Amino acid sequence: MSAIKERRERERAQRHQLIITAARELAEAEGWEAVTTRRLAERVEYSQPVLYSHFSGKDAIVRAVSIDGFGELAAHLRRARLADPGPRRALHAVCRAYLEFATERPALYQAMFVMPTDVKFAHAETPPPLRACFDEFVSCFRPDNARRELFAEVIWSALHGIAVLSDSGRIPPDSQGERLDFLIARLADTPG
Amino acid sequence: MSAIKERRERERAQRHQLIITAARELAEAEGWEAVTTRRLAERVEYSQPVLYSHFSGKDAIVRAVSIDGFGELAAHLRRARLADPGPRRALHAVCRAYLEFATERPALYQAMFVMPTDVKFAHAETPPPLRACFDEFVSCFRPDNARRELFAEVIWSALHGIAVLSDSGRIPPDSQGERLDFLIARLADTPG
DNA sequence: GACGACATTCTAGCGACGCTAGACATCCTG
DNA sequence: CAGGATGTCTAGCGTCGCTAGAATGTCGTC
Repeated sequence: MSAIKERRERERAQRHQLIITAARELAEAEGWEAVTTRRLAERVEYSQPVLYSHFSGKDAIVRAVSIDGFGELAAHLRRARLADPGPRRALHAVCRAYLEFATERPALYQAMFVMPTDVKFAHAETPPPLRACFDEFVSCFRPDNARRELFAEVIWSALHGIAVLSDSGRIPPDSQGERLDFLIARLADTPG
Repeated sequence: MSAIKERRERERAQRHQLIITAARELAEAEGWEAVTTRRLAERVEYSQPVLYSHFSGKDAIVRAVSIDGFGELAAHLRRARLADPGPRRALHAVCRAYLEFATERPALYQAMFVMPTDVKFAHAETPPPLRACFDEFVSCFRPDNARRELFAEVIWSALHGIAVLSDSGRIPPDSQGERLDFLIARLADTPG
């Protein structure tokens, strides 16, 4: 009786995640404009209305994908930071990892940082993985740096600008390394 | 005979511009998602197919709006740069003017720098107004600075990141001034 | 095992989108 | 004034996100 319900709920949760990963794979393979509710439904082998029993609409699916992405990005940044100790080197590593993430998963990155969203950033209801991403940048600055949050915001913004302008072909994708080196050299908090 | 043709062409050019400004006004009033070919046609008081006799499609209309925008932005930046002489102050003024433009005309800014485009940036076929925008940043650095183009790219990217993240609510819109000050302090080429 | 009650899933369709074919009107030319 | 080019419009195609209501399947109770 209750075991059956449990199985049902388990299956439902699996299907929930299936939809999210299918959306993400489709987006990464053909871009978000190819992610239509029809194609997505076909891909998960259910009809369209099933999607709406899991998510309030297409936006909610994108949002779910993006939150998955925040978790992965946070882990990716953290790994980079811990692998390269020392404040200056850590910052460089984290920034490089960030751009790497953006260029290797452009569709996921778009869902997270470009597409319209109502996810709250820098707010009490901010999803923890998102906060964790930001904190990786903050942690690259000295704890006694009173403006490290501001520094992190600016660094993050600059990286985002670089990522998004090169992804849309507005700045040439080569010399990405040069741009990053210059940015770090100027923005790290350990002068010299 | 030819006078008639001239009048026709004149009227046609007027209507061409009318479409562009109508699209822009509609976008600035209600966002680009409200700019549909039907609403745009209604607004210019012609039927939909007329739009397609002027532009190859909706993308081309957005592109035309964005090119108008590049001209305005170039003039805006130039004015700021010339009003505030001295390399360091000029850079500050240009950057402030850039962010001002982005926040005051968010829809226009989106057409220029966010929406998918096939306008060539940093290329032989780059529209002159666009090149002029970029040159305003370059001109803020000393001519003997061999890497001033790189500097300009990075500064522009950083500003773009700030503009777009604050427009989409991903960083709080206040303390925009602080962020800018910090950025300039670190990225200007006259150290100290 | 048969049967209502309930939940789940699907078929079919709504209104709006970008875009276009073909009918219609209008104007210049001979 | 006729005929052809030019310009404009009506109507419609295929697709989109989304949903109402039918159909299907599953469950606890007799």
